[in-house]
Amino acid sequence: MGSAGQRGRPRSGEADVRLLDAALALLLDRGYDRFSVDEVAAKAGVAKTTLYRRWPTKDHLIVAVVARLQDSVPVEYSGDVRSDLTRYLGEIAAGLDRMRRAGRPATSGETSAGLVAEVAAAAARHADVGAAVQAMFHRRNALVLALLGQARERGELHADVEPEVVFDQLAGALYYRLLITGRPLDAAYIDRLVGSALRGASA
Amino acid sequence: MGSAGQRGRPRSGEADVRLLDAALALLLDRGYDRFSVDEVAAKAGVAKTTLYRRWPTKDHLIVAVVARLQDSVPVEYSGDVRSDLTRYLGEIAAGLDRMRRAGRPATSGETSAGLVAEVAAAAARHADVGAAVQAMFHRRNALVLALLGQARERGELHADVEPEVVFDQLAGALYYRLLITGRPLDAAYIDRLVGSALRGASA
DNA sequence: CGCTTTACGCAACAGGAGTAGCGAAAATCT
DNA sequence: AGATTTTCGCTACTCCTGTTGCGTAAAGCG
Repeated sequence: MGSAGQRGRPRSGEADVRLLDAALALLLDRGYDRFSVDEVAAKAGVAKTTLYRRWPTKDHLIVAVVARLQDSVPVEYSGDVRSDLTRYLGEIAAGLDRMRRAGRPATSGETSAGLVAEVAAAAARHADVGAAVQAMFHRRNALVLALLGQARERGELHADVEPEVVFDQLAGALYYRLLITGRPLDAAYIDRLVGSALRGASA
Repeated sequence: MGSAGQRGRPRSGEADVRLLDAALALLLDRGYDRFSVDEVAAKAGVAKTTLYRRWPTKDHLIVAVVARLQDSVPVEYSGDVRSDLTRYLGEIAAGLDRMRRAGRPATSGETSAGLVAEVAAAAARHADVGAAVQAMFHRRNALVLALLGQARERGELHADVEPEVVFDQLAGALYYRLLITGRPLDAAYIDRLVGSALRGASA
């Protein structure tokens, strides 16, 4: 009766959720580095080989967990580009802070950005993970790109503005600041950033 | 006769260079993933413990190698902000491409950005590496920040331009594009990026 | 019902990161 | 010279990632 089923024994859907749940839980209180694949399998009550059949690498597993966290990010339009951008970048920054706290167990509020950097590294290491990460960011950012395009057609932005480039500037500045310079990503900075991108530097 | 020497047997300076040289060589033709600390020590003809006394982690070693590559990047002023920025960002992009080729051995011209992502991840994993990476980027970018400040004082840029924010936008866009979206970092993109940052998005 | 295919659990393994313990070497201090 | 301190080389070890092989379970196919 199987509609278009494959041949052999089907994958245990329960194993999938138990593994992802266990992985998320361990990630949250161990942090990335003390996160062990063996332990995930043990905590999920599943053989390690079963885990590796689904995610061939620790990197793949981590990205899958993060991707599940990233789903469902609502964006609302208010009509004013500046306030829309400010709010959206604020949400990104808050999400980064959530991941920051996930990346480092508890005490070391220091360096920041653990998970974001690990995801970027995983994307660089495996082509398929890279594609998944690209898709994840693409989904997440599509609405903002559309927002920029609409504002341009409304005449609120220059006619020759390229939404993609403007968005690279904004998001890039956030990640650069988070990963490289390590300076704070607070509301004041986001205001300055949006202001700078909208106004332009030239006199 | 030792002027202000420490107490015991001094570190072998020769070991330092032989290790760094071996590490660089292996990094260049193995790529980051197939890069093994054991192998570095073997190729340098040095005990593994001697290596770990200098760099307590593979991450530390990698960053030390990359930092040595990054030294001595000359920047020239022409007086015109646009062309100066374009040239400097072009140099960054070229450097990234060098690291890209270093990160991946040869055939897989695909995903890109290996080393950059690894360095960012290493910075996030260890506080001391993070400080070193920050310092490395700070040194590297100081001249450009000064350039922006001078252009502002010349009146070529808005009086309330914040060089730090503008630079975040420019550099951040490059790294974001390299690490996340994976789209090409060619001269045409750099022109569009500089143009967008200088002009501003608002109509 | 038997055959085939795929997933599962288990156990053993290869390889790399990082650590620990030991004797010997190279420096300084008294 | 002798004592002290630190490095060096070596070996052995632990922990983790990822793989392999095998017997068994769960599905579809004839």
